[in-house]
Amino acid sequence: MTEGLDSERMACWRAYIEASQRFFTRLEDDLRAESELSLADYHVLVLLSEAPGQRLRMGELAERLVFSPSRLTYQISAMQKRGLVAKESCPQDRRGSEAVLTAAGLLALREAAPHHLASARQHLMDDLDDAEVACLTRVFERLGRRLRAGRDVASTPSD
Amino acid sequence: MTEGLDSERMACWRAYIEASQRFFTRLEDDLRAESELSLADYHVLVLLSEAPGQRLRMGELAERLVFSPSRLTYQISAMQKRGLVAKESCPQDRRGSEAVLTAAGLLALREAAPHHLASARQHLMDDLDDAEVACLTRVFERLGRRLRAGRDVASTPSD
DNA sequence: GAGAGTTTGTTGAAATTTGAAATAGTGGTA
DNA sequence: TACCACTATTTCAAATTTCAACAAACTCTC
Repeated sequence: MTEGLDSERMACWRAYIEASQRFFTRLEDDLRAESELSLADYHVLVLLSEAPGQRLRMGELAERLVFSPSRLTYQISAMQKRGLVAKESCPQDRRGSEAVLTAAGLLALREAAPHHLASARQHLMDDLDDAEVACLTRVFERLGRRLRAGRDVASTPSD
Repeated sequence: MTEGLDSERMACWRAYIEASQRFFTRLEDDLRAESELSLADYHVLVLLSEAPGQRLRMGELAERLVFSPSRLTYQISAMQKRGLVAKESCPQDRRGSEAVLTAAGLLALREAAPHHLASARQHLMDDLDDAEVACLTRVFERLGRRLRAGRDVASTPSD
């Protein structure tokens, strides 16, 4: 049952949705202005740079980026054309392939990162006090955990 | 100069980005499963339903949705084909046109809203305690204000 | 009231994203 | 081995989004 949200939660909800929308748009614009990378490119590079061997299976990468498989195929092949990543087929499982960070990709990431982080700080992070940081971390880690887990928890007839 | 973020803020930042990405994807999937609407359709309907005369200028609507003008043109013409909105040219300013909510659009919104809000509650809002609601509201209203204002505040050579 | 410069919104081509099928490989099981 | 049911990824067409012109209408100045 449970109609809508109470008015405080409704205001919260709307502020979150709208500001986040604006924020992601702004981050993308800032990043493109300072580098040749889109936000998607950047995220791919970050994930690869942190992965062991600087490589990740396509499926794993798609899952972490919250990309559909076909979107990732396209994304990676575009980055491959620009020399930012390479693609190798996986020896253990020959169905699979992995994206591998190239030297040029790592360089591009290193050049873009300071600008991107500055943008993150300027618009949001520098304004947060410690309590707010703690609160956001708690809320969004909980949300992320829940969503990663509940692959299909849409129709839980739990009452 | 100010290098990256301190490690707590970095964790916060990543949790926010990733969880929000997952969350918006999930909201979209949920909404599509329960209705014939995309999240974009839904937001258009909400904004129109709250506007005086249930109508808005294209530019105003695009600004609030954080859509590019051409994206909105496409979006509205698609909704128009489905009968959810109508388009009229603006009498005061004949360059302009306004999107108007139709009866069918209002009905679609009323049918979809409970499902959508339930989804918002289930994944996020019901988990928040009052302090968290207050914190998120404060943070995201501040962020939204700042971004709405700073149309161009990218290159402030403020040091 | 003509022209210069703006603002509004649309268009068309190119780029990206989705979603359904196709492809290829794995792991049992018989 | 041959078969079957999965799984991982790609491919292809259709839908969507961007980007760079464009047209139309407004504003201001003279």
